[in-house]
Parts: sequence; structure tokens; C-alpha cells
Amino acid sequence: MTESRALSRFAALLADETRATICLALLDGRAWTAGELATHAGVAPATATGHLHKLVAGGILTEQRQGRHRYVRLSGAPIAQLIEDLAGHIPATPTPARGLRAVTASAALARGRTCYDHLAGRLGVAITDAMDHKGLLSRDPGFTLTDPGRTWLTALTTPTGPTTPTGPGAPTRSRRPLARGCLDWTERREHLAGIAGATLCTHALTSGWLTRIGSGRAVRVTPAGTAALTDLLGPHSAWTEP
Amino acid sequence: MTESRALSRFAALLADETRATICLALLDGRAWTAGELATHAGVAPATATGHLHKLVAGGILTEQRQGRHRYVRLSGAPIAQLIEDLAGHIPATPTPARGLRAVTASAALARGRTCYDHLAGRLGVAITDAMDHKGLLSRDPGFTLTDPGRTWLTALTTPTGPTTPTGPGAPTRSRRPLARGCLDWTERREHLAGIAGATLCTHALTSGWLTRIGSGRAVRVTPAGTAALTDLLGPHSAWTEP
DNA sequence: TCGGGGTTTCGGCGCCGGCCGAACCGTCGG
DNA sequence: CCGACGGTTCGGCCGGCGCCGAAACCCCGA
Repeated sequence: MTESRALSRFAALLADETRATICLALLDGRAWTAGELATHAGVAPATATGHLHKLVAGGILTEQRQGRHRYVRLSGAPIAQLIEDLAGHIPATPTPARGLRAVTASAALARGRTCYDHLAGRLGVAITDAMDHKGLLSRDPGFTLTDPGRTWLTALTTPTGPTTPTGPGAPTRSRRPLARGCLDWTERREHLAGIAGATLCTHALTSGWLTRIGSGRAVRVTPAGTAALTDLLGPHSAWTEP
Repeated sequence: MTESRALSRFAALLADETRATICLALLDGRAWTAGELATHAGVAPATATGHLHKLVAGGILTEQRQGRHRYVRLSGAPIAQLIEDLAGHIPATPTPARGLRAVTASAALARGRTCYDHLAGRLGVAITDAMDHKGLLSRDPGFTLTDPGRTWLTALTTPTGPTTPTGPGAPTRSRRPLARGCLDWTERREHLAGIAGATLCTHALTSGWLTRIGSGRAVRVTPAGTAALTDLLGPHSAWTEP
């Protein structure tokens, strides 16, 4: 008897069209903000908040607060599998390409942009991946710069003269972490933030590696930037994207 | 958008505790009557009727009218699989042995009885299985007597003298089929009905193979019946049940 | 042909739950 | 420090749906 109660409770989470829309959108495996989901589902933010509470409480979603944003994603592969099965075993639907396409982002923004004071977009994620691959960065469990990473960053920002204790690798007393992960809203993967991210971004802009496109947050890699990034982190398609 | 609508509609079918109870009960793969399900779920017959309508319309259940009864079962293996997955992926439940036990039937009735004019219960199902196993009966897709089956039945009812065109194997013009399946309400499996089932039942009673228990529909196999059935269809525990 | 039991339909009641607007809070950006 | 913005909470509205009793329907069994 209590088993049917549990089943009905769980099914009820998907029995609302708005919540179903949310879950199907999240099937892409990425994280969405509450506001995005509200827009996507066509309801007021207040309504989406309530739905997200239920879905999180029901174990379907997990949330990740980040500043004033609330990112939410499917809690795991089994749940995703279950929802896909449910969506699949229904009378065959034409499946009109779901995903993030509805939340149309400027192509330039998706390519590369600033996120507060660091880099995001495919560019930011690619840089983060390359740093991880080169052993400059550790993702486990939180973002931390390795010793080589700190050296690398210090050398980057002080190309001439000896290393000084004023570089970003120095024991600053700021509460802000040297490195931290920041969830990317187009890539939905974490990219480098924190002091290191900000330093890198500032340096890239002041060195002419990147230029802002118009007045927005989008940035473009210059030829000089392509060369510099390839030299520092190896070749990557993100450096050479049109 | 319409996909989420379909998903939510489907999930809504299981989102009610009464309907969830019904679906879990039907997970045993057998057919239940509307009244049984109403009792099992603890609701009025009128309420169960409404739920069954929705479940049938939603493709979860298929129904099978039989006289004044409405038998209902899961529509297929995929749906059963899906429901099991749903029930399984929820926080682990102790699973307190579900099934038909609540619908207590008289032990004698469950053993053997008449169903209208033919045999039912474990006895009826066992006879049907034995006939199928001996190639006298084909279950695909509807019940039909094979040529050996027709010969067998004719010989059974006319033990002396030559085969006559008046036997059950003769081309009768009745609209009633020679053989058909009838859903058994204790075994939840089909047993032989139609002219063949009626002929067999009548013969078994008139030959003293079976005797009625009291005034009810329950029947008991006599020693003579045990010998005859073993001779005709081979040994089977159903012939010798106490 | 009649009685009885399983099932269905019909109204009506009551509650649960989704939805929003408005006010509030915390974070970010200048 | 202040304005902007994303998110949350709080009421209140409203539609949908589950539930039942009563009456009708249908078919079996006698």
C-alpha cells in the first residue's frame, strides 16, 4: 500500500506539464538556472521556483547555488534514463529537436565571453580543460591551482624580471579563492574563475590576445592571442574559431 | 512542447494513488475484474470504473469483457517493464509481497469448478495445458482444435460404434465456436471453452469423472476420473489433488 | 421470464495544486 | 553605497480531479 503511495508521489512529479517541460529540457545533461527554466516553460519565476523545490525534494534534480543564481540539473544518470524511457515509451512523437536551442544565445557569446571578471564560453572551458590537461589545474574536488600552475600564472603576468611576492601566486589574504570553478551557462561545464581566472582574463585583454566585440560581453581571439594560447596551452580549435 | 504534454499526461495516469495501486496489483501479469480492483484499492466500484477508463484510454491497460465482468490487464510487457522500473527506482521499499492473496477464493473453487458450461480452476487450466501439450489444441492466436483434437473429442464422446457426423467435430452451423479461450478468475489464465469445452465438461460429469461438491460450482475429480484423465492426457497433479 | 449481482453513468461535493502579482532578500556592478 | 537583477516567499484565485451515492444497465442463472 505504501509502495503505491511512493509510486504515485514520484509519478506526480512528472505529471505536470511545466515540470515535464523542465525535466525534458534538463535531459541534455547540463545545468539551467531557475529563470531560464521559467522562460523556457512559459511560467512566472515564482511558479518555477515552486516546481524546482518539488523536483529537488523528490530527488529528480540537484541544485547548485552560485551567487544569485540557482543552477539545477538532473540528479543522475538513472533518473535521466528513467525519464528518457518514459518519454520514449509513449506513442511515438516526431521529436522536434529539444535542448537549449530555444534559449537562443548569440553565437559570439557562446564562443567566448567574460563572466563577471573571467572568461567563459567555449573559450573559457577550453582554456580550463587545457590547463587541467597540462597539470596546471586540479579539479578534485574544488578547483585548485597546482604548484606548476601557480608558477605558470606568476610567470605569465610577470614576463620580465624575477618572481616577486606581489604576483597572484603570493599568499594574498583576500577571502577570494585563488581558483574556483564557475558554471558556464552555454557550455554547462565549469570554467576557471577566482583570482586566477580574473588575472588570466585581465592579462589576455590587456595583452591584446582578446578584444571585446562591441559593448557586450563577447570576446574574440586575435591572431596574437591564437599564437600565445597555442604556445602556452597547445593547439586547440577554440583559439582559431572564426 | 507537445512532447512534455504527452509525458505529463502519461505520468498523470500513475500519479494517483488508487491508480498506482491498481497498476501494481496488475504487475502479476494476470487479469482482474473491476470489482476486485475496487475492493483491493479500497474505493467504490464507480470510482474504479473511472480509473480503469483512464488507464485503458492511456494505453496502460487492455480490457476484456466477459459477460457481466470486465477483466483488465496490463497492455503488454513494455508497460509492465516501465512500471517496474518506476517502482524500482524509487527509494528502496521493503516490498511486502503483493498479489491476489487478498481476494480469497474458496479452496475448492480454486481447485476445480464449472464456468458456465465448461471447466475452470486449476483443473480446467491443467486440462487445457495438457491438450495443448498433446497437440490437440492450438492457442495461436485464438483457441482452435487441431485435426487430432477433433478426432480425439469425437472418439471421446462416441466410444462405441463408428464416427458419426453428429459428433462435435461435425460441421455444426451454430455461431458458437468449437473452441475458445475463457479467462480463469482464479488462475488468470485461459482455459478451454466453447462447444468443445462444454462437451468435455458434460461428458466428464455424466461419465462420473467429476462430481459436484454440494450445490455450488465446485467439482471434485473421482478415482475413475483420475484414471480416465491420466489415460487420455497423461499424469498431472491436478487430477489427484485432495 | 424474473431476480440478482457486477458495472456504468450521472451529479455534486470538496480538496489539492498550479498559477500569478507583489513584496522581500541577497548578490553583483558601478 | 546604491541601483539592478535573479530568486524567493506569501496570499489568493481558480480550475481540475478524485470521491461517493443513487439510479440505470446488462447479462448470467434459475
